[in-house]
Amino acid sequence: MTCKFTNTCTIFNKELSLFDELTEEEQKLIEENTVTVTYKKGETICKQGSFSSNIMYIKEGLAKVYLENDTSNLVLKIAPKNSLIGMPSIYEGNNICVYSVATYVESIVNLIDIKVFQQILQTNAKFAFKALNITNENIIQIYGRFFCLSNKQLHGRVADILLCLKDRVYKNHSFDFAFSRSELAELTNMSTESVIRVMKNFKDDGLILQKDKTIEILNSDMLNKISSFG
Amino acid sequence: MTCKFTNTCTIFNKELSLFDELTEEEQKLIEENTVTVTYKKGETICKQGSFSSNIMYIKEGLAKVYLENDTSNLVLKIAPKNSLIGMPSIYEGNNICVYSVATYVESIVNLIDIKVFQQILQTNAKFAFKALNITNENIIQIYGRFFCLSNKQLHGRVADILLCLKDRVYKNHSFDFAFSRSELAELTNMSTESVIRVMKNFKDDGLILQKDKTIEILNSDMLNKISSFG
DNA sequence: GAAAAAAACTGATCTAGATCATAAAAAAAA
DNA sequence: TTTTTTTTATGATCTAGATCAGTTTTTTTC
Repeated sequence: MTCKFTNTCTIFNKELSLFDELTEEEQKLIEENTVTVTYKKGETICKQGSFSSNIMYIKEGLAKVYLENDTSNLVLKIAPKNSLIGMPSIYEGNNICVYSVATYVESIVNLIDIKVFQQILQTNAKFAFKALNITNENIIQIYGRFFCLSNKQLHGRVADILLCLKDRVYKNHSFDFAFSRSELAELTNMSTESVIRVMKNFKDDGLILQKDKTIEILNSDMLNKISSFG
Repeated sequence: MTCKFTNTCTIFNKELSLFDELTEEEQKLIEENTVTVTYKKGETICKQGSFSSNIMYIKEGLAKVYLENDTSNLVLKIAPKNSLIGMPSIYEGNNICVYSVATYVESIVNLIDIKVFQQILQTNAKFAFKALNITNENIIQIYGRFFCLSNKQLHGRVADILLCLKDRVYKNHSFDFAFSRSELAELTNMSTESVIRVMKNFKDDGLILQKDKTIEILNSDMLNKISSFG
């Protein structure tokens, strides 16, 4: 099957111009109610079900946004630097985190007080409109990921994520791979063994090259074909 | 597996108070730029990839919101009356429908000019905030559906949709069933044959009763268990 | 450095659910 | 009413991918 518009990758590379809409006063208010925290690799920034007190802005690093239950996780998206996370928690009557967020690598995160953020949303229409725009783009990305994860087969899903990392996260055909095979499995919603097998296939077919923790994408065209074929 | 907060059903029964935030003037502007259209069963209200010119409000009836490609559809949500559809198309630089919408039954739909809608979003902060709230609730519902469709097994998924129809669409333990087995299959992301088998099981086990097109839910408790067990 | 633990790998087996094929029942058309 | 088409039903087969079990390699710890 072909996924014309869609991809398991949910990263949309656009400058985050949301905060440009703020007045000087509002900007100051936000600044006064923001703290910057450095998280180590694997740390939880936000736990599903806990009180949601911040909007999170990934200044540096890489994180995953995911749903959990007793037995398994579903990664909704990976969040590279410049991502804004936590907006979906903002709706009437809600004050808890709707998902968990954890870092893949050491990350610097701005934590913005959610009350202040909400207050500005309610008074600055341009800001609220931009926020709605961002949320809408986000929803579409999730739709695409949903579609692909429920339609594509294993090889397509792994090809997808490799291209995503190359094109949108690291923006280089060779990159320092932050994911273990089991993290990759979680990300593609497949078993670790299957990830290993598919990656092995890709290596044997000369599509990728792995040296220690560095992965090089040798044949994007073929990966693209595999991704879009399913 | 248990889906504590989540469900394949994406209907959130809350009064749509979005338009209460409008000034009289704005309300008039919306009214002047709204047309009401009646769609027959199975008609397409909005086609993925076409120009998105309206926000759709389901006044009466039942519709599905779905992604399509050459081979298969993914139903994102079912939209009963009082649903507002089409917001995700609103983001910078976009003017096409991100999904398709089609009716399950004859439906009356208000088509609101998207330009006017956007214009008000950009000037009325309360309105934009409410719209963001609605979008956020919607995104969470989709997350839940995503999680459940990728985790629950067949019986759980069918139990889910039956409870959803009972509790949130028809609000009655007995209702006139608008779905064929193959529509149900599309809705639960499974094959028609599997739906038939599962429905047969439920009938044989006395959980439901089907007489012509009317379905009666006889044992909600058990269906709930099946739904949450997976 | 050696020992322990974690991650990567590989083959064998298993299974949920799709697909296929064919029949029966129901609905629509003539 | 009869014929045609659509929907429902049911058993047989097939398969993608998970699970299991074991080995090798890499990383971490001591």
